[in-house]
Amino acid sequence: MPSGVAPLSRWKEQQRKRMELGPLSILIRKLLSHSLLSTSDQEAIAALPHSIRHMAPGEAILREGDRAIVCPVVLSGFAFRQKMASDGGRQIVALKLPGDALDLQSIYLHQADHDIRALTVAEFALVPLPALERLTAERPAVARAVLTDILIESSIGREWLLNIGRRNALARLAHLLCELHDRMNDIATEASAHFEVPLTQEQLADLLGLTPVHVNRMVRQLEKMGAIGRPSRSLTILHFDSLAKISNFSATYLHRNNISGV
Amino acid sequence: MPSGVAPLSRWKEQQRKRMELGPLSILIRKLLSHSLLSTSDQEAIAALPHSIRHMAPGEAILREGDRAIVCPVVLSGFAFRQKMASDGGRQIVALKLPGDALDLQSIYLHQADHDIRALTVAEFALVPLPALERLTAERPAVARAVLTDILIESSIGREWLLNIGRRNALARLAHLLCELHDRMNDIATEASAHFEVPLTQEQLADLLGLTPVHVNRMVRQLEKMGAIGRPSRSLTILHFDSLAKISNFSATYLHRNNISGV
DNA sequence: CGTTAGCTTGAATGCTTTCAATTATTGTGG
DNA sequence: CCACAATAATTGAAAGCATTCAAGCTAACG
Repeated sequence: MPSGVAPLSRWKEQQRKRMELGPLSILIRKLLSHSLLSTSDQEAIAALPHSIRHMAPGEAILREGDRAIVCPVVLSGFAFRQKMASDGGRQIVALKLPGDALDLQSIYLHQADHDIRALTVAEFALVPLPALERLTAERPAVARAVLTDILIESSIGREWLLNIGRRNALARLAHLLCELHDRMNDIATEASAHFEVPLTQEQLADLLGLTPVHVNRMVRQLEKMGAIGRPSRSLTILHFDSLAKISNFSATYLHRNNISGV
Repeated sequence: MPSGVAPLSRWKEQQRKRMELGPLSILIRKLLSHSLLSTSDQEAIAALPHSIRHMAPGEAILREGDRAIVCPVVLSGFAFRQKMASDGGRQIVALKLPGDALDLQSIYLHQADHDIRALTVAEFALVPLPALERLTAERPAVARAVLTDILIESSIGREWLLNIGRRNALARLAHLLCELHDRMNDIATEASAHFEVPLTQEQLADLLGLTPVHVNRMVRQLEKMGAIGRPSRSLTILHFDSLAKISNFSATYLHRNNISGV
């Protein structure tokens, strides 16, 4: 597995820019990972009005049935979308990492069909939707980048359908960890040999369509194989290749490096 | 269950318009079900250049890895998106009915991450992507309608994740049939007491993350309960309410009548 | 230092799959 | 128009993966 981490010099450069551009720089960075944006476009995004909000694990930023008036952008921590079954069963239908925008769905759809919640302690930038609408209306490249982002989330959703529908529990878990590895790698601010996954086994279960008990057994199994480590209560990805082999992981659905062919 | 079918007079009016506007009128009708479009916008859509293509069941209109140069619109018959697991297992990740556009993903993502195929004998209008891009660039309302369409497909995908991840086989099947009932109802050209579902049990299995054998057992069960009928080899939805009760179906995720609040 | 949330484990149950074989329907060619 | 081939549906029995239930354990937090 290639590390994909930028050389130190490039990283310093990025850091400098991030400082200049403020909190939303992380969103810009994410958009740049799959779309082209001029300096002026980037500055316009950075200049979007926004407020900062801190949230505790499990806290809802948007509830099913609500109509959003802001677009939340994850600055730090993880967030997720969830849907509830009538019997109380929960399904997590998307996972959002720092830099991810929780889309502008609400501009177009009047009722949220799911909850959005903080997974860990998390920090969000809340961008008023009208400001975002104006920006995308004025700047086609930004509109394109945002749409690309939405389409990539859809693509990930399709892969999750395949994962839950067709893979057994061990491969399912391994596949999710591979995806997280790559997505965390993309936003890592420093080179790191392995990544910590801040999900409880119950959350993993709700994500994978399994029970916590069975997730535990699969986690143990991956641990025995040396693919993952478990410092205290946490879970770290140690050996991507093993996980990729178990789940036949292929990252094409993440559409990274989408820029090349524009 | 409300029939949702338009009164005859309104239907005749629609028929007339459809005649005037040509093959793409069905797409316009679909977009109008969730978005507002001026007469001029509608005419512009109808005037999109396109060619007609007929396809046999199972035939691919786009393959994983391909880059599309046209946006296919379903005119008649059903189509679907599928992904393959490495072990040969297939997962159908979306179902497309007449009037559905198979999105403009390819404008923004360079590589298709899944196959698009005809489910039944089907007819497509192929709209060149550049023409579509031009239209959405010039007409914000059209762009909005198309984006809304994409977001609704995403919403359906999330519901499918919940369906496959958290419901048992019987509820899963019942839920799918409810969704199909509503979606077919929306595009029905004439009032009809029940709808025919043109899916084989194998296709249902690939859709629901089950095996054909088990789908058969669930189908049998729904039949015994009187919820569905099976004229010859086909499957018809007889009693929506039973199916809705079994699966606790709620149609909000389909975002019909989205217009009201724009 | 106790409380609590999260993790772990075993045993029994059960839903779904797998395997294997048969029947029904559709379509095709003679 | 009938026979045959091919596709789809059906059924039973056995096996297996995952769930459920129940209890005990461990790390983190106040």
